[in-house]
Amino acid sequence: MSQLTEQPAEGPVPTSADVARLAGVSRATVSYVLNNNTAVRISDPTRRRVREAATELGYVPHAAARSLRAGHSRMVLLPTAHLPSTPLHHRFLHGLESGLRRLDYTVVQYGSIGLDPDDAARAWAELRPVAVIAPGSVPLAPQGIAVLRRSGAKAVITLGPQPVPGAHALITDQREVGASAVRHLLERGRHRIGVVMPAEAGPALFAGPRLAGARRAAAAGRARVEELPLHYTEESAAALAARWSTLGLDAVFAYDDAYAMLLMRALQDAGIQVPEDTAVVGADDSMLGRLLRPRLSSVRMELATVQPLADLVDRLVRHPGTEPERHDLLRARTVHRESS
Amino acid sequence: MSQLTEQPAEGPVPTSADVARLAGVSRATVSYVLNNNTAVRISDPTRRRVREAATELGYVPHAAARSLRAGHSRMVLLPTAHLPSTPLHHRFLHGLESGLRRLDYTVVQYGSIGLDPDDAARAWAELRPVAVIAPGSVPLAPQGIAVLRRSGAKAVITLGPQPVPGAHALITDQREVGASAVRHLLERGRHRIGVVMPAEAGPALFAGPRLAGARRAAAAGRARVEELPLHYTEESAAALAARWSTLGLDAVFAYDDAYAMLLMRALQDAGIQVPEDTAVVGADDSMLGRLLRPRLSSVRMELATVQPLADLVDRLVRHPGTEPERHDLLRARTVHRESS
DNA sequence: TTGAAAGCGTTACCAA
DNA sequence: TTGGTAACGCTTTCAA
Repeated sequence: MSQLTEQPAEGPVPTSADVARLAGVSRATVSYVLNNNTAVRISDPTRRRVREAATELGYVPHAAARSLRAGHSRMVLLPTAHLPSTPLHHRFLHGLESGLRRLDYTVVQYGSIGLDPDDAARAWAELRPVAVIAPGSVPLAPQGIAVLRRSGAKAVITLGPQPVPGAHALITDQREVGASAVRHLLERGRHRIGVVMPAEAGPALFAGPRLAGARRAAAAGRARVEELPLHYTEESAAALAARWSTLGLDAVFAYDDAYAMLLMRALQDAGIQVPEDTAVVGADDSMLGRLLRPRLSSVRMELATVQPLADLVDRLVRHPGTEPERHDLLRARTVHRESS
Repeated sequence: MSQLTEQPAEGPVPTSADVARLAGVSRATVSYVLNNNTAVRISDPTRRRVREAATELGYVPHAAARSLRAGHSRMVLLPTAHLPSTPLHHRFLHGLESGLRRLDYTVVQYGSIGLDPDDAARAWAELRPVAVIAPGSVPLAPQGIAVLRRSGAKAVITLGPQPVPGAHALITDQREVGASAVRHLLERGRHRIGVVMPAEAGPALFAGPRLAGARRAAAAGRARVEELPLHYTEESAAALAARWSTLGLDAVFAYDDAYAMLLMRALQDAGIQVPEDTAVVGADDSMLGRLLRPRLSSVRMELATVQPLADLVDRLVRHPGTEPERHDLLRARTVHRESS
């Protein structure tokens, strides 16, 4: 048929038994050598023979067999929801991942969008991860946590604005973002503050807490806060801008820089002066904001450094059964530019 | 110590033997029932007893044991480089993933940034994936392909602008992006065309091919193309804008919308009129471009629909040893707005 | 210093 | 219709 011969022959996958045969030793010896087992002394010539045999055959150990025998894996599972995310988020994930790799964990992302929460937890559990770090964008109920723990996960950790009962929590408290923006606006003398609420599903997760933080800061400063639902479309922005004067607002916190740009453009097109008539504050402190005119004031966020976090995960894995811990990751401060 | 008792007891993980014991049947029967094995008839009462026992124990099958026994897994490994990517890219990945899930594959992403190419391939091979789909941002050499094939991967597929010898290739031919932009500019009567070359490592992968496509289209239209290295900073953009008049260009293709915005802003700040003095074209057709003034002309890209792609992967897995195939995924056309 | 053998959780073959 | 058993690849204990 289409069984054309290729360079890497369609042969059977080499096992440690093949290596042993070629090196003229037992499988045990192969295991000792390749795992640098110090508890047992192997002669240097033997070591060399084993190594050479392994290389010659292109032997790669079988992770499944290994963890089956060991009774546990070193896989850390990171369910993902594939939301386009910010550079900050990317740096964080990458840092966490390489931190864990340094501790000899295998980090694996498992796309879980559109799965029923229970199915998802079961699917993760089948892989018998030693730890699961679930972002808030992925549904994880106490039910799912129980399944994971029963299947041997030593640590179940959530990552997001909300903790989940029974799991450890790395908290990115988005309320601080909204609060920082509103405090900034209060300092600039604004008291009637709109807060853009993205209608899209992805941002919705963060939008609620940001609004709550904005409300809290506003209450402390005798300011008024008004929710402003907005789709990420020009039409929606234009519609909002058209009724802007009826809202009686002198400032707006626009969820993030992208929504801020969308709204600011619509406001300007509708003849509303920024910042004179209305101050605008975004969030993410992206390059985008610096390129707008007026330059966009924006909430800058910083996440905790990651090596300590990887160490934390490691500690939780080694001491399962500790009370759920909470760790606050997010710091926010507003960078003042021209739009406010 | 810190061994506080928790709700999900620290007990042993339930196995199919436990389910069998509780249901009063053999392990084989459990396997038949839970896998809906049709080759074997099991009485309904037995089925029910087994199912109930499994639920009661919270039994989840052990994927490693299963694939060890089966001699193969259904894992598709997707090495990732964690570049912040476009919504288009996200939609594509998510679609491919759910398409493969529908075909009963387990899709897993493996962050591989900063790994030596050979180490990376070995690490992937340890998981014994049935297929590997490696984006161009992840280094994969013929050496690595051989390791993967030897370890049982039925299909090794690259995804990006360049094919790799020995692997199947899903090609996103970025040359077409540059060519489309330049053809558009030629139609608008421009003949001295700058092409922005991002100095950052991430975009560099796409920048070369886009430039090559631009050159090809320019040659066909007797136009001149000039490379313009640019860092993604305001300073770099300002520096480029400052020497703009000495370049004698009447148009620029700016790699993507973000770089286009950066450059367009710098040009405007330097008093250069867009599009009168210089036409600007971006790429990605993002919301960003529609919000700029003048509105940004941009190359819109479309990727092939994904279910056929998932089917393709499935076919390659079922017919290993077929000649490396190439499939072209990318379509590009330029959307004309005000900046050109 | 090395080897033989058991066992991890599954599934598939063959008997009963 | 159901059960016993062997085997997948690996590590580790015990014996030589």
